[in-house]
Amino acid sequence: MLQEKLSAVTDERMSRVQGGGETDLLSDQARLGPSTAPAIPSSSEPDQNIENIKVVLHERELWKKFHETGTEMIITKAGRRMFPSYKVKVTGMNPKTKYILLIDVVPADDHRYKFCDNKWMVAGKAEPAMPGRLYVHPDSPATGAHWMRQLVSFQKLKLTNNHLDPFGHIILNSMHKYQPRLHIVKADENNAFGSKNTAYCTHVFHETSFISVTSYQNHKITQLKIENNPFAKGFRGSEEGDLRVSRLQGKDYPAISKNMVRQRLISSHSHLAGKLGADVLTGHSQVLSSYQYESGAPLTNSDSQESISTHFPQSRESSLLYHCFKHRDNARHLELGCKRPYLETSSAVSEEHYFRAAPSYESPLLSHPYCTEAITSRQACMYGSMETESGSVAGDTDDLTNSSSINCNMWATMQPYPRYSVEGVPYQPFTAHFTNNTTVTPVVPHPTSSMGSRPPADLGVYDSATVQRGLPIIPPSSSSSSCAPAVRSDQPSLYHKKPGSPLRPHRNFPAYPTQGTLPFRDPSYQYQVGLSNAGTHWTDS
DNA sequence: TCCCCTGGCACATTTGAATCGC
DNA sequence: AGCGATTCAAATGTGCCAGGGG
Repeated sequence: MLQEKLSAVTDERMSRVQGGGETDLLSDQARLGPSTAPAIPSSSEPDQNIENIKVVLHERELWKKFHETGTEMIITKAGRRMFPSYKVKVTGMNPKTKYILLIDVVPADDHRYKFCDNKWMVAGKAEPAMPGRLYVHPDSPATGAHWMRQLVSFQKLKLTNNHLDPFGHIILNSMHKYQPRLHIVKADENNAFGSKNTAYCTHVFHETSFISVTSYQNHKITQLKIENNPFAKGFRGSEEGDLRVSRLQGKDYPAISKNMVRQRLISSHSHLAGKLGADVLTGHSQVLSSYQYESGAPLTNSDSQESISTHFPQSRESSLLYHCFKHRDNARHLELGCKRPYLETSSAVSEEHYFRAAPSYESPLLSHPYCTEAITSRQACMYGSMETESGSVAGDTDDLTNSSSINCNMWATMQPYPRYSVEGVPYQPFTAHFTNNTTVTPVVPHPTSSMGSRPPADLGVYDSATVQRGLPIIPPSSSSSSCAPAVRSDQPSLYHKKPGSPLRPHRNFPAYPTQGTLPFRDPSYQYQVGLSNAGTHWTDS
C-alpha cells in the first residue's frame, strides 16, 4: 500500500523547489508564484500538515561536487553503500506525529550510458528496469521529534546489480542513471497506511542523481571518493592516490592505474573536446537541467550521442522535486484509482503483500506543484488489496515493538520510468524493505507464499489483479493504458495492465528470514518477508 | 578486441563483546 | 549488581586489479 501511495507521486502534485537544497513548499510557492504553486490548502492543523515539512540535504556541497563531475555509484553483487551517503535534516514535522522515512531510487531516464571521451554518453536504450525496492529508514516509524532531533542518515542503504538479490538492497542496472527520492509518510494511529488520511511527501534532490557502475569510470569521481570517504583512506597518500598501488606491487615508482592512463590519454587527446564538454557542463546543460527531470522528462538529451554531462550541471541552484500528497478523501478514491487499471486481475497468486506503485514524473505535476485537497479526484493507485489486512490489523499494533518478528519488511511496487510509461516501458515493481527496527508495515506478505513464489520484479508489470494483491506480474511489452500521463484523467492509471500476464517469481529468495531467527547484523535481517498490514499502530522509537 | 563484470586483495573504519575499575 | 570507560578482535566498507565472459 505504501508503495502504491508513493508511486502515486507521479500522478500527484509535484512542485519544483529551488534553493538551498531545501524542500520548502512555502518558499517554493513564493518563488514560483500562484500560477505554478497553488496556495496551500487551509488546514485546521497547520502544524501537522505534511506539506510544511522541510528537508535539507546534508553535505549538499559534497553532493554538488560529485554531481558536477558526474556522480557514479558502485554497485556490486553483495551490495554497495552510496557515497556520499544520503543524509537529510528534516524540520517542520509535528513532534508528536509519527512518520516513516524511506528512499527509493528511480531511473532518471530510459538510456544506457557509456563513459567515452571522458564523459558519459548515451549508449542505447535502458535495460529492463530492475525490481523496484524501497529502503525504509531503520528508525521508522518515529515521531517528528525524533526525526528532527538529528540528521536522518540513510548511509546503510545499499545498491546492487544482483537481480536476485535476497538482501533487499536496491537493485539497479549498471551504466544507468538513477535518481534517489526521499519519501516522508505520515503515519500514526489516526493516520496510518491505508487510512483515508494518509499523507506523504516526496523530496528529490537533483544533486543526488548518479550513474550506477560496477567500477568507476571517471577518475575524478574516484579521487573524490577517496578524498572524502573515510573507508577509502587507505588509498590516500598521494595526489593521484596511486602510491598504494606501487606499494602493493612492490614498485619503486608510482604506478599509474589503468583508469588514470585512460583519463590522461583522454584529456590530452581531447583537450578541446574536454573543453567543449566543460562548456556543455556549464552551458546548455543547465538549460536542460532540472526542468526536464522535474517535468518528468528524461534528463538525457534525445540525441543518443550527446554527452549526458549536461545532466550534471556544474553549478546551479539546488533543485528538487517536491511532491506532497494527502488523502483527505475517503478510500474510495484510492480504490478506484487502483482498481481501474487492475480490474481484470488474475487473482492468481496470494502474494498480495507487495505494494506496487507507479510514480512518474509527469509534467502535469509541475504545473500544479501542490494541491492536496484537489488530489482526490485523481488519486493515484496507492492501495492494492490492503483493505482487508489493514482493517484487521488496525488495532493490534501496539505490540509492534514487541513483535520483534516483524522487524523488516519488503514489498513490491511499480516504478515507471519518469515519462516512459506512456511509451510502453514496463513499470518496475518496487520492493521496499524495512530495516530491523521497523515494526509497521503496510502489508504482511506471508513469508513462504508471498516471497518464495514472488514474481520477478525486474520486468514487472502488474495486472489489475496483482496490483490489488500486490503481486508483481510480467510486464507487458507495452501498454497504452499503463501510465499516469496517458491515463491521467480522473482515474490515473499508473500501471500497465496486462490481463493474463503470467506470474513469475520475483526472485529466488532462499529461505526467507523469519522474525527473530536472524542475527541482527545479518543482512537478510533487514528483509523480513512479512509486511504488516496497514493501519498498524505506531510505536515510539 | 572491447567492454563490462566478478572475485580477491589490502587497508581503514566501524561495531560489539569482553574486560576493568569505580 | 550496575554503570561507564577502555581494549581488542571481528565485521564491514573501500578502491584497485587481474581475469573472465559476452
